[in-house]
Amino acid sequence: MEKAKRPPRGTRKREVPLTEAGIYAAALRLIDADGVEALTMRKLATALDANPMSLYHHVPNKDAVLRGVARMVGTQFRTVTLKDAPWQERIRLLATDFRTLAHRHPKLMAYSFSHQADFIQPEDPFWVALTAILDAAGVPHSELPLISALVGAVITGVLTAELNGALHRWSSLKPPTVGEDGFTPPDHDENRVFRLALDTIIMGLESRLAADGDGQGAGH
Amino acid sequence: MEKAKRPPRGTRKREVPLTEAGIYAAALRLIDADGVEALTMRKLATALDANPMSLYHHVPNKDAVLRGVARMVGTQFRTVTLKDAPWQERIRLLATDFRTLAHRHPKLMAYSFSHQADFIQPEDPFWVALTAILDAAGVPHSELPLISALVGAVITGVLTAELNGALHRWSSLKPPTVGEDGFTPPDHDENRVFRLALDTIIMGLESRLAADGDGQGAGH
DNA sequence: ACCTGAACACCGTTCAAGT
DNA sequence: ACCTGAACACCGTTCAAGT
Repeated sequence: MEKAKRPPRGTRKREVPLTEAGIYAAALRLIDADGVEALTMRKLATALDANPMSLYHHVPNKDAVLRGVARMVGTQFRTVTLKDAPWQERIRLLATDFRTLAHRHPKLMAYSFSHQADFIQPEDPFWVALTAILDAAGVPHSELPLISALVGAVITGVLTAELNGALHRWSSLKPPTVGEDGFTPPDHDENRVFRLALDTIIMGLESRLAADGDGQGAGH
Repeated sequence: MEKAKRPPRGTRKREVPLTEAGIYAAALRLIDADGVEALTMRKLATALDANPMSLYHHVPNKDAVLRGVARMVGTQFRTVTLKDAPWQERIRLLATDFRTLAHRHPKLMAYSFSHQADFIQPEDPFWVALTAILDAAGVPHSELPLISALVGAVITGVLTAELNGALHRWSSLKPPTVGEDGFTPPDHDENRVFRLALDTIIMGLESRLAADGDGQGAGH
């Protein structure tokens, strides 16, 4: 039987010309649908109704596509700025906004957190907001990069564990014979653990900031 | 020119017979050397001086090899148990022991943290020790899984950021014009950030435990 | 300038056949 | 029971050729 396929490229004009941004956008759609590992230069070309080799005129190779998609998403992140709210609340909002983005593109974000060390750039809204909040919280300038790195690593780390399912597996382990009517409500575990991690790191920072004025600070 | 290669399989007897454990061990060596993405069933067979297809008699497919290697390393982890030290010190020791393991097999661990949600199993020494310590610290039984998940996610998350270089990039950003003689000693950044994250999460847990006796605890 | 077909050097895995 | 060669259906990418 004849396969029903679109006419070979060239007989039908492509709606949009091939561009770098268009390639990234199409790649993101494929990644959202099927995961990073399923992305193929050939499938990507098909999705764009192009010849696989045409992509190489706009993009050097597959790795550049993945980095480009990650950069695109990392740059697009936006968060509202509550200039005069307490820093605890501002950092909570930043983290949940970032988590919302992660839930919108879970496959890409899980990949980026572990494979793209430069996924979050210093000029990105996320990083700018994070350092501004910690600065306003009273973190000494000399420790700002260190503390920002710490908070950033915790947020992306917990998100990674949530996105790949480890957080759910761990938090639902061994519901250890509670009281008498062992009724452990499922609750929305992931939400709880994320909030819990956030609250705990915030409390830790509060303790650290309360013990201020000592010479070396975070040093040891 | 003739390529100098070993005689074709069969003319020379293989030193060790092919076994599942042997396959995992060889795969780990290749991963340590060249990374997970460079591991190939064909290269693995060559390293074992076997025909590529022979592997499939001991292992169902490549994914099973990766899971097997991860399980092997996860199970082999050992830590000393300081039964009567304060929980803060015990958790610090556990984390640094785990970090040592991560440094021994960085490529595999970075991969496992993000791709193998079941890398750390409930029976694994790491998880057993972690829950035991938090239990001894006074975490209520009802919250033990949640808190353990949180601490586990933070530790693996910060390690991931360290292994892929994000931690280093972030913590060495914008050394913000300190004092007058802007002498920011390089220090060993990674060590500092890891210790800092650990200390901060510990302080957060201390705060949480100090505010005990309230009805719902972490849930709020 | 942009596109393309053919080709190269790889993959993981199936399968029928060997011992 | 264990191994193997040939083959299949893919990959990413190069390159010479087309418009």
